Amino acid sequence: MKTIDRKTEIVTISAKLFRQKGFSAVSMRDIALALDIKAASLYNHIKSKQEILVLIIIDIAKEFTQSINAIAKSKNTSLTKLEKLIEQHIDITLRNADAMACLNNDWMHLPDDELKAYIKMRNEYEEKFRKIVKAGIASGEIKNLNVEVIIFSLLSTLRTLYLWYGKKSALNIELLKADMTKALLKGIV
Amino acid sequence: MKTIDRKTEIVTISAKLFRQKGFSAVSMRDIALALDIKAASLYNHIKSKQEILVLIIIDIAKEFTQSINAIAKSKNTSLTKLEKLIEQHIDITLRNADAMACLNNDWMHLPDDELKAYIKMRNEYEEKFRKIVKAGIASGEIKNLNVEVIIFSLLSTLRTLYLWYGKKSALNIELLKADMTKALLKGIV
DNA sequence: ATAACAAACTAACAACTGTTAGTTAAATTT
DNA sequence: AAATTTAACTAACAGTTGTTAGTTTGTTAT
Repeated sequence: MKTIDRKTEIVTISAKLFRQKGFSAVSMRDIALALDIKAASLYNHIKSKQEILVLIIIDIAKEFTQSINAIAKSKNTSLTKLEKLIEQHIDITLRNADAMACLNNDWMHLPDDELKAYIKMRNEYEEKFRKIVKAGIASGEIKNLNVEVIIFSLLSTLRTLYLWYGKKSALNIELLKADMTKALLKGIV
Repeated sequence: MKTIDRKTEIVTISAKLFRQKGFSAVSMRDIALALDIKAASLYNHIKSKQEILVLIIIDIAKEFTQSINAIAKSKNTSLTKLEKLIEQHIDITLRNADAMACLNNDWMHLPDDELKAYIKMRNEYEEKFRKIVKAGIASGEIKNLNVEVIIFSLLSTLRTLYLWYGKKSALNIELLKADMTKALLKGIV
Protein backbone atom coordinates (compact mmCIF):
# COMPACT_ATOMS: atom_id res chain seq x y z
CA MET A 1 0.00 0.00 0.00
CA LYS A 2 1.29 3.41 -0.90
CA THR A 3 0.23 6.95 -0.13
CA ILE A 4 0.46 8.03 -3.76
CA ASP A 5 0.51 5.81 -6.78
CA ARG A 6 3.34 6.51 -9.25
CA LYS A 7 1.07 6.00 -12.23
CA THR A 8 -1.28 8.67 -10.92
CA GLU A 9 1.70 10.90 -10.35
CA ILE A 10 2.79 10.48 -13.98
CA VAL A 11 -0.69 11.27 -15.26
CA THR A 12 -1.03 14.32 -13.03
CA ILE A 13 2.32 15.85 -13.91
CA SER A 14 1.80 15.05 -17.59
CA ALA A 15 -1.54 16.85 -17.59
CA LYS A 16 0.21 19.88 -16.12
CA LEU A 17 2.93 19.82 -18.79
CA PHE A 18 0.49 19.12 -21.64
CA ARG A 19 -1.52 22.13 -20.52
CA GLN A 20 1.54 24.37 -20.69
CA LYS A 21 2.93 23.35 -24.08
CA GLY A 22 0.50 20.91 -25.65
CA PHE A 23 0.76 17.12 -25.96
CA SER A 24 3.09 17.09 -28.97
CA ALA A 25 5.58 19.57 -27.54
CA VAL A 26 6.11 17.54 -24.35
CA SER A 27 8.56 14.64 -24.64
CA MET A 28 8.74 11.55 -22.47
CA ARG A 29 12.07 12.95 -21.28
CA ASP A 30 10.33 16.15 -20.20
CA ILE A 31 7.84 14.14 -18.15
CA ALA A 32 10.58 12.00 -16.65
CA LEU A 33 12.64 15.06 -15.74
CA ALA A 34 9.69 16.58 -13.91
CA LEU A 35 9.51 13.38 -11.83
CA ASP A 36 13.29 13.20 -11.44
CA ILE A 37 13.59 9.81 -13.11
CA LYS A 38 14.71 8.56 -16.54
CA ALA A 39 12.35 8.36 -19.52
CA ALA A 40 12.62 4.59 -19.80
CA SER A 41 11.43 4.20 -16.21
CA LEU A 42 8.06 5.64 -17.14
CA TYR A 43 7.36 2.44 -19.06
CA ASN A 44 7.25 0.44 -15.84
CA HIS A 45 3.96 2.23 -15.18
CA ILE A 46 2.39 3.18 -18.50
CA LYS A 47 2.30 1.55 -21.93
CA SER A 48 2.83 4.63 -24.09
CA LYS A 49 2.71 8.39 -24.25
CA GLN A 50 -0.73 8.19 -25.80
CA GLU A 51 -1.98 6.05 -22.92
CA ILE A 52 -1.19 8.93 -20.58
CA LEU A 53 -3.36 11.18 -22.72
CA VAL A 54 -6.16 8.62 -22.65
CA LEU A 55 -5.98 8.39 -18.86
CA ILE A 56 -6.17 12.17 -18.60
CA ILE A 57 -9.02 12.72 -21.02
CA ILE A 58 -11.39 9.77 -20.88
CA ASP A 59 -12.04 9.95 -17.13
CA ILE A 60 -13.13 13.56 -17.20
CA ALA A 61 -15.14 13.05 -20.38
CA LYS A 62 -17.06 10.29 -18.63
CA GLU A 63 -17.69 12.58 -15.70
CA PHE A 64 -19.32 15.14 -17.98
CA THR A 65 -21.44 12.42 -19.56
CA GLN A 66 -22.65 11.15 -16.18
CA SER A 67 -23.37 14.70 -15.08
CA ILE A 68 -25.58 15.60 -18.03
CA ASN A 69 -27.32 12.21 -17.99
CA ALA A 70 -28.40 12.68 -14.39
CA ILE A 71 -29.62 16.19 -15.10
CA ALA A 72 -31.40 15.26 -18.34
CA LYS A 73 -33.48 12.56 -16.71
CA SER A 74 -34.38 14.66 -13.65
CA LYS A 75 -37.85 16.19 -13.29
CA ASN A 76 -36.70 19.81 -13.20
CA THR A 77 -37.73 22.66 -15.48
CA SER A 78 -35.47 23.35 -18.44
CA LEU A 79 -34.19 26.44 -16.72
CA THR A 80 -33.26 24.61 -13.54
CA LYS A 81 -31.56 21.95 -15.65
CA LEU A 82 -29.45 24.60 -17.32
CA GLU A 83 -28.54 26.12 -14.00
CA LYS A 84 -27.46 22.76 -12.62
CA LEU A 85 -25.51 22.06 -15.80
CA ILE A 86 -23.57 25.28 -15.42
CA GLU A 87 -22.86 24.67 -11.75
CA GLN A 88 -21.67 21.13 -12.30
CA HIS A 89 -19.57 22.16 -15.28
CA ILE A 90 -17.85 24.74 -13.10
CA ASP A 91 -17.32 22.18 -10.32
CA ILE A 92 -15.75 19.58 -12.61
CA THR A 93 -13.55 22.15 -14.32
CA LEU A 94 -12.16 23.63 -11.14
CA ARG A 95 -11.40 20.17 -9.77
CA ASN A 96 -9.57 19.17 -13.00
CA ALA A 97 -8.20 22.32 -14.62
CA ASP A 98 -5.19 20.65 -16.26
CA ALA A 99 -7.21 17.74 -17.61
CA MET A 100 -9.75 20.20 -18.96
CA ALA A 101 -7.02 21.95 -20.94
CA CYS A 102 -5.93 18.61 -22.43
CA LEU A 103 -9.53 17.71 -23.24
CA ASN A 104 -9.97 20.97 -25.12
CA ASN A 105 -6.65 21.12 -26.93
CA ASP A 106 -5.23 17.62 -27.34
CA TRP A 107 -8.21 15.32 -27.93
CA MET A 108 -7.16 14.94 -31.57
CA HIS A 109 -4.02 13.12 -30.47
CA LEU A 110 -5.93 10.28 -28.83
CA PRO A 111 -5.43 6.81 -30.37
CA ASP A 112 -8.02 5.87 -33.00
CA ASP A 113 -10.41 3.92 -30.78
CA GLU A 114 -10.44 6.42 -27.95
CA LEU A 115 -10.69 9.28 -30.44
CA LYS A 116 -13.88 7.77 -31.85
CA ALA A 117 -15.23 7.20 -28.36
CA TYR A 118 -14.43 10.75 -27.34
CA ILE A 119 -16.08 12.32 -30.38
CA LYS A 120 -19.16 10.17 -29.79
CA MET A 121 -19.36 11.27 -26.16
CA ARG A 122 -18.93 14.91 -27.11
CA ASN A 123 -21.63 14.73 -29.77
CA GLU A 124 -24.01 13.04 -27.37
CA TYR A 125 -23.28 15.64 -24.72
CA GLU A 126 -24.06 18.45 -27.12
CA GLU A 127 -27.17 16.69 -28.36
CA LYS A 128 -28.53 16.36 -24.81
CA PHE A 129 -27.68 19.99 -24.19
CA ARG A 130 -29.54 20.89 -27.38
CA LYS A 131 -32.61 18.96 -26.26
CA ILE A 132 -32.77 20.82 -22.96
CA VAL A 133 -32.45 24.18 -24.73
CA LYS A 134 -35.12 23.28 -27.30
CA ALA A 135 -37.52 22.18 -24.57
CA GLY A 136 -36.87 25.46 -22.80
CA ILE A 137 -37.66 27.45 -25.93
CA ALA A 138 -40.82 25.41 -26.51
CA SER A 139 -42.01 26.04 -22.95
CA GLY A 140 -41.21 29.74 -23.19
CA GLU A 141 -38.57 29.60 -20.46
CA ILE A 142 -35.80 30.41 -22.92
CA LYS A 143 -35.74 33.12 -25.59
CA ASN A 144 -36.32 32.09 -29.16
CA LEU A 145 -32.77 32.68 -30.37
CA ASN A 146 -30.89 30.37 -32.71
CA VAL A 147 -30.35 27.13 -30.78
CA GLU A 148 -26.75 26.67 -31.92
CA VAL A 149 -25.88 30.20 -30.88
CA ILE A 150 -27.26 29.54 -27.40
CA ILE A 151 -25.43 26.24 -26.99
CA PHE A 152 -22.24 27.71 -28.30
CA SER A 153 -22.28 30.81 -26.12
CA LEU A 154 -22.83 28.72 -23.00
CA LEU A 155 -20.47 25.84 -23.76
CA SER A 156 -17.61 27.97 -25.03
CA THR A 157 -17.51 29.87 -21.77
CA LEU A 158 -17.78 26.76 -19.62
CA ARG A 159 -15.18 24.83 -21.59
CA THR A 160 -12.51 27.50 -21.34
CA LEU A 161 -13.13 28.41 -17.72
CA TYR A 162 -9.86 26.73 -16.80
CA LEU A 163 -8.04 29.54 -18.62
CA TRP A 164 -9.37 32.16 -16.25
CA TYR A 165 -9.79 30.67 -12.87
CA GLY A 166 -6.77 31.25 -10.66
CA LYS A 167 -5.42 33.91 -13.00
CA LYS A 168 -6.58 36.96 -11.11
CA SER A 169 -7.08 37.44 -7.39
CA ALA A 170 -8.73 34.13 -6.58
CA LEU A 171 -12.43 34.51 -6.98
CA ASN A 172 -14.64 32.82 -4.41
CA ILE A 173 -16.16 29.73 -6.00
CA GLU A 174 -19.72 30.36 -4.88
CA LEU A 175 -19.54 33.95 -6.07
CA LEU A 176 -18.13 32.75 -9.36
CA LYS A 177 -20.97 30.27 -9.80
CA ALA A 178 -23.59 32.86 -8.89
CA ASP A 179 -22.30 35.65 -11.14
CA MET A 180 -21.44 33.35 -14.00
CA THR A 181 -24.88 31.78 -13.98
CA LYS A 182 -26.45 35.23 -13.97
CA ALA A 183 -24.20 36.47 -16.77
CA LEU A 184 -24.79 33.43 -18.96
CA LEU A 185 -28.54 33.18 -18.43
CA LYS A 186 -29.79 36.67 -17.75
CA GLY A 187 -27.11 38.64 -19.56
CA ILE A 188 -25.04 41.55 -18.38
CA VAL A 189 -27.12 44.58 -19.38
CA MET B 1 4.08 40.29 -60.30
CA LYS B 2 2.15 37.15 -59.35
CA THR B 3 -1.45 36.29 -58.69
CA ILE B 4 -0.63 34.51 -55.45
CA ASP B 5 2.55 34.85 -53.48
CA ARG B 6 4.20 31.56 -52.47
CA LYS B 7 5.05 32.89 -49.02
CA THR B 8 1.40 33.72 -48.42
CA GLU B 9 0.49 30.28 -49.65
CA ILE B 10 2.87 28.69 -47.13
CA VAL B 11 1.46 30.76 -44.29
CA THR B 12 -2.13 29.99 -45.25
CA ILE B 13 -1.69 26.25 -45.58
CA SER B 14 0.40 26.15 -42.38
CA ALA B 15 -2.36 27.89 -40.44
CA LYS B 16 -4.78 25.27 -41.67
CA LEU B 17 -2.50 22.41 -40.61
CA PHE B 18 -1.61 24.05 -37.27
CA ARG B 19 -5.31 24.38 -36.55
CA GLN B 20 -5.87 20.68 -37.17
CA LYS B 21 -3.01 19.22 -35.15
CA GLY B 22 -1.26 22.06 -33.36
CA PHE B 23 2.03 23.77 -34.21
CA SER B 24 4.30 21.12 -32.66
CA ALA B 25 2.61 18.17 -34.34
CA VAL B 26 3.06 19.62 -37.83
CA SER B 27 6.48 19.11 -39.42
CA MET B 28 8.07 21.13 -42.18
CA ARG B 29 7.71 18.00 -44.31
CA ASP B 30 3.95 18.00 -43.63
CA ILE B 31 3.72 21.60 -44.81
CA ALA B 32 5.84 20.88 -47.87
CA LEU B 33 3.76 17.83 -48.76
CA ALA B 34 0.58 19.90 -48.63
CA LEU B 35 2.17 22.25 -51.17
CA ASP B 36 3.58 19.40 -53.23
CA ILE B 37 7.19 20.52 -52.84
CA LYS B 38 10.16 19.40 -50.71
CA ALA B 39 10.73 20.64 -47.16
CA ALA B 40 14.01 22.34 -48.03
CA SER B 41 12.29 24.43 -50.68
CA LEU B 42 10.22 26.16 -48.00
CA TYR B 43 13.39 27.93 -46.88
CA ASN B 44 13.54 29.89 -50.12
CA HIS B 45 10.52 31.78 -48.78
CA ILE B 46 10.63 31.70 -44.99
CA LYS B 47 13.43 31.79 -42.40
CA SER B 48 12.12 29.17 -40.00
CA LYS B 49 9.09 27.23 -38.82
CA GLN B 50 8.61 29.73 -36.01
CA GLU B 51 8.57 32.60 -38.49
CA ILE B 52 5.52 31.03 -40.10
CA LEU B 53 3.80 31.07 -36.72
CA VAL B 54 4.76 34.70 -36.21
CA LEU B 55 3.34 35.64 -39.59
CA ILE B 56 0.09 33.86 -38.75
CA ILE B 57 -0.38 35.26 -35.27
CA ILE B 58 1.04 38.79 -35.11
CA ASP B 59 -1.01 40.18 -37.99
CA ILE B 60 -4.33 39.14 -36.52
CA ALA B 61 -3.28 40.22 -33.02
CA LYS B 62 -2.56 43.68 -34.39
CA GLU B 63 -5.96 43.74 -36.05
CA PHE B 64 -7.64 43.12 -32.70
CA THR B 65 -5.56 45.87 -31.11
CA GLN B 66 -6.49 48.38 -33.80
CA SER B 67 -10.14 47.38 -33.52
CA ILE B 68 -10.41 47.94 -29.77
CA ASN B 69 -8.34 51.14 -29.92
CA ALA B 70 -10.73 52.68 -32.42
CA ILE B 71 -13.74 51.66 -30.35
CA ALA B 72 -12.26 52.77 -27.03
CA LYS B 73 -11.57 56.29 -28.24
CA SER B 74 -14.97 56.69 -29.91
CA LYS B 75 -17.71 58.78 -28.30
CA ASN B 76 -20.24 55.97 -27.94
CA THR B 77 -21.94 54.72 -24.79
CA SER B 78 -20.32 51.75 -23.06
CA LEU B 79 -23.09 49.53 -24.30
CA THR B 80 -22.64 50.56 -27.93
CA LYS B 81 -18.91 50.07 -27.55
CA LEU B 82 -19.49 46.51 -26.35
CA GLU B 83 -21.85 45.82 -29.22
CA LYS B 84 -19.32 47.08 -31.74
CA LEU B 85 -16.60 45.06 -30.07
CA ILE B 86 -18.63 41.88 -30.40
CA GLU B 87 -19.47 42.59 -34.03
CA GLN B 88 -15.89 43.34 -35.00
CA HIS B 89 -14.62 40.32 -33.10
CA ILE B 90 -17.00 38.13 -35.07
CA ASP B 91 -15.96 39.75 -38.33
CA ILE B 92 -12.25 39.28 -37.74
CA THR B 93 -12.70 35.69 -36.58
CA LEU B 94 -14.78 34.61 -39.54
CA ARG B 95 -12.28 36.16 -41.93
CA ASN B 96 -9.34 34.38 -40.21
CA ALA B 97 -10.66 31.19 -38.63
CA ASP B 98 -7.42 29.20 -38.97
CA ALA B 99 -5.25 32.04 -37.68
CA MET B 100 -7.62 32.44 -34.75
CA ALA B 101 -7.10 28.81 -33.81
CA CYS B 102 -3.32 29.31 -33.89
CA LEU B 103 -3.61 32.48 -31.83
CA ASN B 104 -5.59 30.65 -29.17
CA ASN B 105 -3.63 27.41 -29.04
CA ASP B 106 -0.07 28.01 -30.24
CA TRP B 107 0.88 31.47 -29.02
CA MET B 108 3.23 29.91 -26.45
CA HIS B 109 5.43 28.60 -29.25
CA LEU B 110 6.25 32.06 -30.55
CA PRO B 111 9.94 33.09 -30.36
CA ASP B 112 10.86 35.01 -27.19
CA ASP B 113 10.54 38.55 -28.55
CA GLU B 114 7.24 37.98 -30.33
CA LEU B 115 5.95 36.04 -27.32
CA LYS B 116 6.54 39.05 -25.10
CA ALA B 117 4.95 41.36 -27.65
CA TYR B 118 1.94 39.09 -27.97
CA ILE B 119 1.37 38.83 -24.22
CA LYS B 120 1.67 42.59 -23.91
CA MET B 121 -0.90 43.10 -26.65
CA ARG B 122 -3.27 40.60 -25.08
CA ASN B 123 -3.01 42.20 -21.65
CA GLU B 124 -3.60 45.64 -23.10
CA TYR B 125 -6.59 44.35 -25.04
CA GLU B 126 -8.12 42.89 -21.89
CA GLU B 127 -7.35 46.02 -19.92
CA LYS B 128 -9.17 48.20 -22.46
CA PHE B 129 -12.05 45.75 -22.43
CA ARG B 130 -12.10 45.97 -18.63
CA LYS B 131 -12.21 49.76 -18.75
CA ILE B 132 -15.23 49.75 -21.02
CA VAL B 133 -17.05 47.28 -18.77
CA LYS B 134 -16.22 49.25 -15.63
CA ALA B 135 -17.46 52.48 -17.22
CA GLY B 136 -20.66 50.68 -18.16
CA ILE B 137 -21.19 49.47 -14.62
CA ALA B 138 -20.51 52.95 -13.24
CA SER B 139 -23.04 54.51 -15.60
CA GLY B 140 -25.62 51.86 -14.80
CA GLU B 141 -25.72 50.49 -18.34
CA ILE B 142 -24.21 47.17 -17.25
CA LYS B 143 -25.21 45.00 -14.29
CA ASN B 144 -23.01 45.11 -11.22
CA LEU B 145 -21.58 41.61 -11.59
CA ASN B 146 -17.95 40.72 -10.99
CA VAL B 147 -15.97 42.47 -13.74
CA GLU B 148 -13.71 39.50 -14.45
CA VAL B 149 -16.70 37.21 -14.83
CA ILE B 150 -18.22 39.57 -17.37
CA ILE B 151 -15.03 39.92 -19.39
CA PHE B 152 -14.42 36.22 -19.30
CA SER B 153 -17.91 35.18 -20.35
CA LEU B 154 -17.79 37.53 -23.33
CA LEU B 155 -14.21 36.94 -24.46
CA SER B 156 -14.27 33.17 -24.06
CA THR B 157 -17.20 32.94 -26.42
CA LEU B 158 -15.74 35.35 -28.95
CA ARG B 159 -12.30 33.76 -28.90
CA THR B 160 -13.54 30.24 -29.61
CA LEU B 161 -16.09 31.19 -32.21
CA TYR B 162 -13.89 29.65 -34.88
CA LEU B 163 -14.66 26.24 -33.39
CA TRP B 164 -18.33 26.56 -34.14
CA TYR B 165 -18.77 28.53 -37.26
CA GLY B 166 -19.05 26.37 -40.33
CA LYS B 167 -19.67 23.26 -38.24
CA LYS B 168 -23.42 23.08 -38.61
CA SER B 169 -25.59 24.18 -41.51
CA ALA B 170 -23.93 27.49 -42.29
CA LEU B 171 -25.51 30.19 -40.21
CA ASN B 172 -26.12 33.52 -41.87
CA ILE B 173 -23.51 35.98 -40.62
CA GLU B 174 -25.89 38.81 -39.87
CA LEU B 175 -28.21 36.46 -37.99
CA LEU B 176 -25.23 35.12 -36.08
CA LYS B 177 -24.14 38.61 -35.10
CA ALA B 178 -27.64 39.60 -34.04
CA ASP B 179 -28.41 36.51 -31.97
CA MET B 180 -24.95 36.27 -30.48
CA THR B 181 -25.01 39.90 -29.37
CA LYS B 182 -28.43 39.35 -27.81
CA ALA B 183 -27.33 36.15 -26.07
CA LEU B 184 -24.14 37.67 -24.72
CA LEU B 185 -25.61 40.99 -23.58
CA LYS B 186 -29.25 40.34 -22.70
CA GLY B 187 -28.99 36.66 -21.84
CA ILE B 188 -31.07 33.76 -23.01
CA VAL B 189 -33.89 33.58 -20.47
C1' DA C 1 17.48 -16.68 4.24
C1' DT C 2 15.14 -16.99 -0.17
C1' DA C 3 12.20 -16.04 -3.62
C1' DA C 4 9.40 -12.72 -5.95
C1' DC C 5 8.33 -8.33 -7.29
C1' DA C 6 8.41 -3.34 -8.17
C1' DA C 7 10.68 0.34 -9.99
C1' DA C 8 14.55 2.35 -11.03
C1' DC C 9 18.68 2.21 -14.21
C1' DT C 10 22.02 2.15 -18.80
C1' DA C 11 22.36 1.60 -23.55
C1' DA C 12 20.64 1.52 -27.75
C1' DC C 13 17.32 1.55 -31.82
C1' DA C 14 15.20 3.44 -36.00
C1' DA C 15 12.53 7.09 -37.31
C1' DC C 16 11.82 11.79 -37.51
C1' DT C 17 13.01 16.76 -36.47
C1' DG C 18 14.36 21.59 -38.33
C1' DT C 19 17.73 23.25 -41.04
C1' DT C 20 21.94 24.06 -44.22
C1' DA C 21 24.83 23.58 -48.40
C1' DG C 22 25.29 23.15 -52.92
C1' DT C 23 23.07 22.44 -57.46
C1' DT C 24 19.93 23.04 -61.36
C1' DA C 25 16.57 24.80 -64.42
C1' DA C 26 13.47 28.23 -65.69
C1' DA C 27 12.04 33.05 -65.73
C1' DT C 28 13.20 37.85 -65.68
C1' DT C 29 16.22 41.90 -66.25
C1' DT C 30 19.91 44.19 -68.33
C1' DA D 1 22.56 37.38 -75.83
C1' DA D 2 24.25 37.59 -71.28
C1' DA D 3 23.62 38.17 -66.55
C1' DT D 4 20.86 37.81 -62.67
C1' DT D 5 17.27 36.18 -59.87
C1' DT D 6 13.79 32.91 -58.33
C1' DA D 7 12.39 28.73 -56.71
C1' DA D 8 12.71 24.27 -57.04
C1' DC D 9 15.81 20.16 -56.18
C1' DT D 10 19.15 16.30 -53.73
C1' DA D 11 21.86 15.10 -49.97
C1' DA D 12 23.13 15.43 -45.63
C1' DC D 13 23.69 17.15 -40.72
C1' DA D 14 23.21 16.81 -35.73
C1' DG D 15 19.82 16.52 -32.40
C1' DT D 16 15.46 14.67 -30.62
C1' DT D 17 11.66 11.43 -30.66
C1' DG D 18 9.07 7.27 -28.49
C1' DT D 19 10.24 2.97 -27.24
C1' DT D 20 12.61 -1.69 -26.17
C1' DA D 21 15.94 -4.89 -24.01
C1' DG D 22 18.44 -6.23 -20.44
C1' DT D 23 20.17 -5.21 -15.82
C1' DT D 24 20.35 -3.64 -10.99
C1' DT D 25 18.59 -2.43 -6.58
C1' DG D 26 15.69 -2.15 -2.78
C1' DT D 27 11.40 -3.91 -0.66
C1' DT D 28 7.98 -7.34 0.54
C1' DA D 29 6.26 -12.22 1.19
C1' DT D 30 7.34 -16.96 2.07
